[in-house]
Amino acid sequence: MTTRPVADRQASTTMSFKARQREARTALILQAAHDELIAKGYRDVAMDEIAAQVGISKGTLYLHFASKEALVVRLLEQEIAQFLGLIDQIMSQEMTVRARLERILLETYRGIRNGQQFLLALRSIGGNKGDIWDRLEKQLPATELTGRFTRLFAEGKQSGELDATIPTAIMVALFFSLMQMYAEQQLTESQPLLPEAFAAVVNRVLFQGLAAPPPSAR
Amino acid sequence: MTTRPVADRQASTTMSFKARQREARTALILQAAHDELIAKGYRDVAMDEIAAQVGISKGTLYLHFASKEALVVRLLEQEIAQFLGLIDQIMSQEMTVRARLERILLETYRGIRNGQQFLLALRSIGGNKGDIWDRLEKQLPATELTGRFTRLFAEGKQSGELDATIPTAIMVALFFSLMQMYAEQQLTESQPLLPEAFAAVVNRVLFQGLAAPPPSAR
Amino acid sequence: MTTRPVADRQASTTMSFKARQREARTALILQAAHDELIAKGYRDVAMDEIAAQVGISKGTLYLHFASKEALVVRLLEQEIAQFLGLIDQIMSQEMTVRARLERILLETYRGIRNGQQFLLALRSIGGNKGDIWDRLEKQLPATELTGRFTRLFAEGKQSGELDATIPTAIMVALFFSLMQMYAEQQLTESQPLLPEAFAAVVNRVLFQGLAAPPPSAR
Amino acid sequence: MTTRPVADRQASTTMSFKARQREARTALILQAAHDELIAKGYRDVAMDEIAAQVGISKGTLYLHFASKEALVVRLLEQEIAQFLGLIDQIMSQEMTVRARLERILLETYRGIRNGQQFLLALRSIGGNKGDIWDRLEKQLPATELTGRFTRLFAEGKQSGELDATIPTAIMVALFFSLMQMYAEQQLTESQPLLPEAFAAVVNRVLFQGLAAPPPSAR
DNA sequence: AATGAATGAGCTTTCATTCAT
DNA sequence: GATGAATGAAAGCTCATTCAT
Repeated sequence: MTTRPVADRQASTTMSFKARQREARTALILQAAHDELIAKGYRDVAMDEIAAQVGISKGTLYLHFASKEALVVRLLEQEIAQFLGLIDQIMSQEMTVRARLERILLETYRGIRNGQQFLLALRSIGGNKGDIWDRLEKQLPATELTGRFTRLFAEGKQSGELDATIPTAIMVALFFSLMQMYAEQQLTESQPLLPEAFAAVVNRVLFQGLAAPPPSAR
Repeated sequence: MTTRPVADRQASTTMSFKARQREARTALILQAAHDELIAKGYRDVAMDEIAAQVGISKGTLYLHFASKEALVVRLLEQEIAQFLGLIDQIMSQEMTVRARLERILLETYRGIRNGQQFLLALRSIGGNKGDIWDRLEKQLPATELTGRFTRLFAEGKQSGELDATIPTAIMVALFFSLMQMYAEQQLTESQPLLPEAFAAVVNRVLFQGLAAPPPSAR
Repeated sequence: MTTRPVADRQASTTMSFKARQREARTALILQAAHDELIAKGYRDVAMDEIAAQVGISKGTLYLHFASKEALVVRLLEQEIAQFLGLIDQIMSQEMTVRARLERILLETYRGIRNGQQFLLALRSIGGNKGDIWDRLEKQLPATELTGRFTRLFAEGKQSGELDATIPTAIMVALFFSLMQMYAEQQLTESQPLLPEAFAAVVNRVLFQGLAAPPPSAR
Repeated sequence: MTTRPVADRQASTTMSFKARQREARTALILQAAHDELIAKGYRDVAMDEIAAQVGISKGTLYLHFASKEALVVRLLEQEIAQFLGLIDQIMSQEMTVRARLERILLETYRGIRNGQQFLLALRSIGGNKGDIWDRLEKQLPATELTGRFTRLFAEGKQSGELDATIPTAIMVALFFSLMQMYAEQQLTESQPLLPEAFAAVVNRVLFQGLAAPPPSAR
């Protein structure tokens, strides 16, 4: 398990000691749930296990989250928010579209490396557990992840950086695919590559393809 | 549910009526299990549901498969075999490496479109359920999916078709990622693209990248 | 499995070929059921197993016996009848009571050795399976096993052979206990004794006890 | 159901109220399981029934015992331990071998009368249910019940109390048989005898046999 | 606030019995 | 007569959730 900070929902100065302590425990629970979830998937993680890992009783979990589902939804909300923060910060920088996309890919890989595998977690939850997705889908449109990338790619086309003949929607889908790729690599490979190395190659292929450069370009 | 043929295990002429009927039902079960599995994942599919969907009783399932796990393993074996058959057939054709890769991608997308989403199925099974993977892993090495692609990409590098500076392992991982991509698209998008259209774009990007061609190339 | 004749319910000459063949199969089923029952007990023997051992289908079993319970009841009836026949034959012989008891013990042990462990089978059936015992208890009084022995022991007391101060009921119970003893021995010991050797010792103890004979008797 | 004390695992003063309450319930479960087991045998006792008899839900059973098998093993361990304690205490007394054997028989009968029918319980478990016996057999050798009796009978032979011409192994088997006898009596007879009366007669027969004493002895 | 005992619905699996062929 | 596919009623076990303490 890797160490990673969990964003406080409130600035700690505005809270009493008790409240802060409570938040801290909530964070611990989310952390434990996260790890177990990645490892086993939604159905195979028991509330007991999460409680045990945090060192509290099962009953106490329910003082922090109304249900297993609520716990997971909160976890995903949090990771989505975190991810969006990252994306927005990069997207608003003054750089070429390509540079920003490359940066996003690299930072995504770094996040995955540090355990913020929210994209992977999504898969691990298992097919539906219907209500979870229902709940999240009501919130995700608000986040408009797809919209942000659509605008970025459109900007790239406009500026002449990107091939305007390729549908934007496919570009977005493809980019999402490449973002997930590293998570898979981490799980599958015994000696996973570092984010930087992986991102370098993927970025190169993304913009220039696998084809060997023509002789004149050498 | 999409229509798709299920490979008979025996030529139908060599079997009695009863036997053929039995095989037909086995196929129906596999089909139903497949659909439910994709939709909900291993843990969230109850044997009851599969039985109900086929229109038989729960007990009858166990006349065809010794356990839930056996049912799923059989399903995966079948889909893996199907997929490998496709891959091998294409790989052995007399074409450039690039042409073969493009073909594989196209046919994979077609398969996905027809419901042979084995790659997706793999994910849908859910985190661990250890034994399934243990059983399959004893068989998968024999199939050596990765090995085949590694050799194909190596051949491409040797022939000068592919960029020799890109590590083969990453090429393989990237290609797998793109194969899965379409499955995701099918699940996510309300108006999914046709395999041909999707493959055309992905292949283009894969070999030339997203970057707009240089002015001289216009 | 040991070979042993099964008493035909009808003289074979009075039956058609078909009928005789049917009886033969019934006997085979009883035999198989007997063996399995001894080995595993009532609840752990599946109708499938019995059918498989006879080499017929499960459905066919039900052409011979209305239910699993009926099968077992019949088996027990048969073994009880067999056992009673043996007892009666010995009891009616012109011998001292002691000689007859010794003979019964010996022949019981021989029967156990040959697999007619009905007494043991009784236990193996498992506590109740209620209806079985209910059914048998309606028939056993008619057989009056206890009554026969009670009369025999009483005769022994009268004739001065047996100690009249010992209650007959306890003598009977004790004798039953010793009859079962050999069955236990067969199951427990890795190198079980032969019926003759075992009977010799048990008979000796039964009538003279374990105490060393007084010096004058040596 | 008969009243009988269940050995506390811990002195009650060393436990909190909760813990004691828990132990009490565990004891209740064991008690109920014991009774059902004797009455119906292992396979015919459902966890539901035990739970119902205790007045708790099925799930609660599993808070006390990991499985049905574990419950039964525990029950047997407990009764074996109890029985062995009794045996050892008597065997170490300064008495003739005969007196000690008589005492053991009497106390065994008393135990049976009070419901500690472990020997009977053993039989009632039913044919195999392999694992239970496997587990216990790993522990029983340590208890070495047979060994203890073998030594005691050998001592009796040496001292001249017992007939040295009778094989010790058979003496032991016979003695076990007589120990079980009373349990059977309790189950079978409508008006079972008291342990003392029964033991008196059995002991008499065991050492002097059924034969009427010779005239000179009168 | 925290606990953990208790619950009960739900899951996989088995098997005696039935019945169309 | 014989078959074996089909059934459905349990059984053992798990786990999210509740609640008295």
